Amino acid sequence: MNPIQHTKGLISSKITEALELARKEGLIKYNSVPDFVIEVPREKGHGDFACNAAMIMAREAKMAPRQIAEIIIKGMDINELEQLEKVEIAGPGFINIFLNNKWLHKIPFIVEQIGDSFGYNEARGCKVQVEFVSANPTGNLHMGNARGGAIGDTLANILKYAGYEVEREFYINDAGNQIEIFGDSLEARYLQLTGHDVEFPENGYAGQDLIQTVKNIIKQYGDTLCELPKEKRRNLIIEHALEEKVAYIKKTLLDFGIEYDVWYSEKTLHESGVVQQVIDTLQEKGYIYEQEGALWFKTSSSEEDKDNVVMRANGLPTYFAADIAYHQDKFQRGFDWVINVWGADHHGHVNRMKDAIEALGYKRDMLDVLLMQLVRLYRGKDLVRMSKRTGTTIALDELIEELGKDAARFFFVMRSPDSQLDFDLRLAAEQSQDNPVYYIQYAHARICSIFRQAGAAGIKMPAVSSIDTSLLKEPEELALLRKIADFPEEIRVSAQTLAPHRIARYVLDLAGLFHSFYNRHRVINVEAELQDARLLLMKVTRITIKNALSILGVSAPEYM
RNA sequence: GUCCCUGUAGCUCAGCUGGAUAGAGCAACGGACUUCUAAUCCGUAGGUCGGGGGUUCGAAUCCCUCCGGGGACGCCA
Repeated sequence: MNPIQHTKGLISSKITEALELARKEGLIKYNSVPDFVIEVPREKGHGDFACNAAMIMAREAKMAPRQIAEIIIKGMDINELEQLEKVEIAGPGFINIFLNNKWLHKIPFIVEQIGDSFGYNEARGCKVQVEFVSANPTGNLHMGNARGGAIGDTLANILKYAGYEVEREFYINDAGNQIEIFGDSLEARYLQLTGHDVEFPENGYAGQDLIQTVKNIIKQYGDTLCELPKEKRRNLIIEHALEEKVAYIKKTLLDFGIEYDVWYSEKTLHESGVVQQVIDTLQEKGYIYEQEGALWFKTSSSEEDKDNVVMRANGLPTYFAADIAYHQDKFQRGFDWVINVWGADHHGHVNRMKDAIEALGYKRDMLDVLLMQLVRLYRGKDLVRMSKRTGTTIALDELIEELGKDAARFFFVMRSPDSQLDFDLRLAAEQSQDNPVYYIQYAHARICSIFRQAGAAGIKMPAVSSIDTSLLKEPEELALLRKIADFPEEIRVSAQTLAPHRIARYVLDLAGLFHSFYNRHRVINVEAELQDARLLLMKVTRITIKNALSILGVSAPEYM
């Protein structure tokens, strides 16, 4: 149920009908009805909806826009739209449509009836996969992972509400070069901690967390691994460490409110031979050539200016090769749409990835990559380096402990993914009182309090069907209803533009409208029928705030 | 050098699939609690939308160019 889209659709079809009627009567000439827009004007004085059809058609019809608007209005079957108040021509040729409040007064009944499901759009029968975070299991989760987590999970929720069938996936990079380095680092630490004089590899992972991991291994095996053949010892340590790291990632993300449907291992792609197979497939199709001992993938995109290696001269496939196999597998699993949330530093991989899936026979727009700008971490004015090697950065689990899940998630998703996020730890900790998330949660808690007060005073909301919502006439009440009516449309647009921050903004605005209402009007102890109507208004406001917060992964407390 | 993101109020940012008089929060100033939570509300002030061209009936939004900030350009992932 999407009231705004529904109303826009009604108006749009009335205008189209009017135009076709006018052409039949010879009042206007054109080939086809253009793609006009029904939009919500910024200015209240310009009506509830406005249409630009007349201006867009002016050139083709060779008529003044206002004259065309005149014809459209005359031809509109106004009586069929019961909510219609009046239609005006304004400015350069806008058709402004004013509705009476009947449609707004229906909103509470709709919302109350569908409750937790308010916000959902019609099912689309489209399977979409969102892959996000996919952090290397060689270290702790950093702020970039955190932002990716908040954005990816929120986006997945939005898509679900927008009518898609959604799966969340984490790609575990448990193969390749970095695992070799990981192994070298672990082994060196193990030998060092068991009293051997070995050098730590120059490019190894020096993080403290790795030392802890090795200590855990020693707890289990003591120094018995020193006696084993090198290869055996290494594999055992790696296996053990990976298991621990993945468990840590899983737990931390769960604490962050994120639960995946699938954890997908890169290693299995290599072991099952799929990586080799996909290279063979591409070779058969003529996309692969050999040069200097390596196999190269021929790029078809004009935007990609050079080809990329899939098989190194040493016979090992590259990360890119595994990624091609991985994406093929995604589509073979039946996803119609695949979304990856990547850091902006990976933007150079987008086109080659699209080239690859196209070479495999899929459409390049079946893959969308949401690039998010990176997070820079500050303590006051000082930039905190985010390096896994030094291990000095703050990890996601520490952040959650410091700020709480709610504030952290809201903060990471509040801004557009396109904008770089400067995260000042000191400020975030100091400002926790002013954090917008509390403003929203406070609105929810206040509404809950109203119902507690009403309950204590023995006030009960009557059967919803007997409530007269037309008593809600105050500007603050109408503004709230209008905003609530927007919710499903806001979700639809957020999904379409992959813009999770829109929901954060939406619920912030909604909370603001509630606070304005609350300060101006009373719910309890007003005239009985108005009290009922306002109780219902409060109920649906609470439902909408709660649903929006749940999309963001933020809790809706009843007390504060 | 090529490519991506970005530049909007003192600060942090919305708005960018073109629409009418560019918004919010913070900070500043002035107000509002004997009644449902003052973690709130109301008001005032604050702008060459980085500069310059262009397309259009109409540009913060699209195109070109220049300037500033961030990032990517590996047989690393």
